[in-house]
Amino acid sequence: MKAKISDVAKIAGVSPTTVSRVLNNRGYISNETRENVYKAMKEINYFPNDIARSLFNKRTNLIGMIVPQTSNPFFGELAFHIESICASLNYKVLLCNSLNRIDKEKKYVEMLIRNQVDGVIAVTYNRGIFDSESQSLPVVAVDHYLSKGIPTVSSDNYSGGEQATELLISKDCKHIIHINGPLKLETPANLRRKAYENVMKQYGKQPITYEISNTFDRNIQRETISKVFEEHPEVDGIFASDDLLAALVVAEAQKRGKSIPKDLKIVGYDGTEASQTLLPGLTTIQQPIESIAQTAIDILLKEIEGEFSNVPREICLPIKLLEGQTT
Amino acid sequence: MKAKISDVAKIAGVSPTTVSRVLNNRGYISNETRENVYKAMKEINYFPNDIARSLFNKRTNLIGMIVPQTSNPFFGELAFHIESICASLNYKVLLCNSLNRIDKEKKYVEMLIRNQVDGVIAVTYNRGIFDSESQSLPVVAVDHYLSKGIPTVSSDNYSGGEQATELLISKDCKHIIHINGPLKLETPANLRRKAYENVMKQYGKQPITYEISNTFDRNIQRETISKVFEEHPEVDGIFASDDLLAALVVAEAQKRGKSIPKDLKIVGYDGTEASQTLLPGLTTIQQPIESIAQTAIDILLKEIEGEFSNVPREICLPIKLLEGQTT
DNA sequence: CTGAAAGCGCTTACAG
DNA sequence: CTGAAAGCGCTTACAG
Repeated sequence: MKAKISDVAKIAGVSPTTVSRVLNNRGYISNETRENVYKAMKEINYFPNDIARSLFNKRTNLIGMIVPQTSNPFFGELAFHIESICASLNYKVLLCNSLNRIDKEKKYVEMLIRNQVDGVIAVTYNRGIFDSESQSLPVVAVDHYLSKGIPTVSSDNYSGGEQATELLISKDCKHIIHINGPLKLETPANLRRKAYENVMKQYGKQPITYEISNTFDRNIQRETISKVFEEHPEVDGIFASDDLLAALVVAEAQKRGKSIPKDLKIVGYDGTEASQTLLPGLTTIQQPIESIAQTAIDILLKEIEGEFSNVPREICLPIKLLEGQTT
Repeated sequence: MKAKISDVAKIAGVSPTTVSRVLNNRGYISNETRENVYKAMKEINYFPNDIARSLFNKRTNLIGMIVPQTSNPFFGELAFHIESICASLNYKVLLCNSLNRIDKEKKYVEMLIRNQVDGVIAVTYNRGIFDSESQSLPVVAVDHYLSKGIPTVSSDNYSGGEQATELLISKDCKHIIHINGPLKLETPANLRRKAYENVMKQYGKQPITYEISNTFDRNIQRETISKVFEEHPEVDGIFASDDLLAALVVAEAQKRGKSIPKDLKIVGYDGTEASQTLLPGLTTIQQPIESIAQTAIDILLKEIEGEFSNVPREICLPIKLLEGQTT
């Protein structure tokens, strides 16, 4: 039913080989033949079967993209840029929403391997999802260090943490608290925390970090934030490790009758389009999401082309402080 | 280098046929053989090549998903649900960000056809991107009517528009203006507008709709909103056709010293997780995004299974008014 | 219960 | 400049 190369060949009065050569612009072909073939393809609405091509070429031009969830504006924006850039380079993207769950991630990796993806871009905390069976699979980690063999692209989280904390200090906050996600590993969010703690110490202040174990349950996040205010009524500055968290802090502060920025100053992290549109007043550290996407793809393509030696192990892109009305 | 079925066969001391049968649980196989085969697969880390399988089966378990852009929280959330549900049903999702551009959409459709996707879920205004060559391709449209042959899933945009407008009227707004995206076609956003206009007339009021031609350029949107205030200083109620637009209205109103909700009441549309977190005070019409995703997939799978007759042509899911502090 | 053969739609040496 | 043959990794009748 679907037209195939042999159908085209029959109509054009040539062999499948010739049709294939026209398709791939390979070898010498008389103009007449070429035109006949094109005409035949038009006539029966022929489109090459990329599955069959991939099987032969051992190249799918498919990239797997593992993110926690695209409904989070940061990942949604990252996914948008990654896919757009890939499309412009003739790569296709298989989307995988892992919710940061290691079981899902492992299944996704296996799925991607079975589908012969040329490479994977992964945003995950979890180590060990790329192991023995995926040794030869080109991988780039975004925002998280995974293992020695896997290049990492992230923004300058340490500097971001520094700038956020220093801003609060320069605005005369006396009691600055940091709220962060799960702090298990040497993730970038952890660098933000380290920077916060170092700067605080540098200024002779006691760092206080609250950890939110579950990134996906808003209620748990709200409870933790509420606890911050209960346990530290003196708090007058909060550095939240992402904008959504910062928004929850804003909401809780308002509920408690705190005036922002007078009583409480808040700095977020990420600076996505969505958060800058929906909460434009938020002071935040903006990540260069498009550059992260571009860089991750550049590196992945190098890996795919086998240029291991030229692949940098770690790339750190500059962030930008966006001052709004919450500081 | 990658293990293939014949490698497994050699190690297990059986034929490729037998390995395939073990893999697919097809036909009778002695337990001993089965275990030998499994052992061999483990030993050389064998994973079936789904590309080769697809070629034979003429079934890829691939779904194409065309959305304007996942950085927009509505589409990011929709993409998340669609992909998650697909994954649970053993379908994979090729992500396509079209920016609503018909040229990109046509290219994506061709790409999806070449990649032999089993079906497509599309969110697009543009008619005619599925034409002759894609006749037999199962498609579901989300949020936009595309053509007679293509089932459409959307939420009850008319009711949403009604409820939004009626709320503003019930809160005593005298001069209610509607701001909408491009109004070219019978898109759902257009139903929101129609509902607004009908309700206004019903109450003996003059409907005024501003159209924003470009959905992606925040500055154009800001300019239009600014014009609304310039041209209608009396405005005391605004129904914006999505939450991001509503957020821009909030910002502009604040800039102009209008107090919300006292001087101006605002209702948005979508009610995504992101907008409800970042701008929790916004009154909005919430779309049942997960149900939309689930329903679209249900219908698509029916189409794929060839159950054309059982496929409803149009499904309309209930929306929900979320009252916040902007009304 | 198991295997040899043919074929899914394509491409690339090889030969002419 | 063009075609017949073999093969990418798999699966399924068919035969035993």
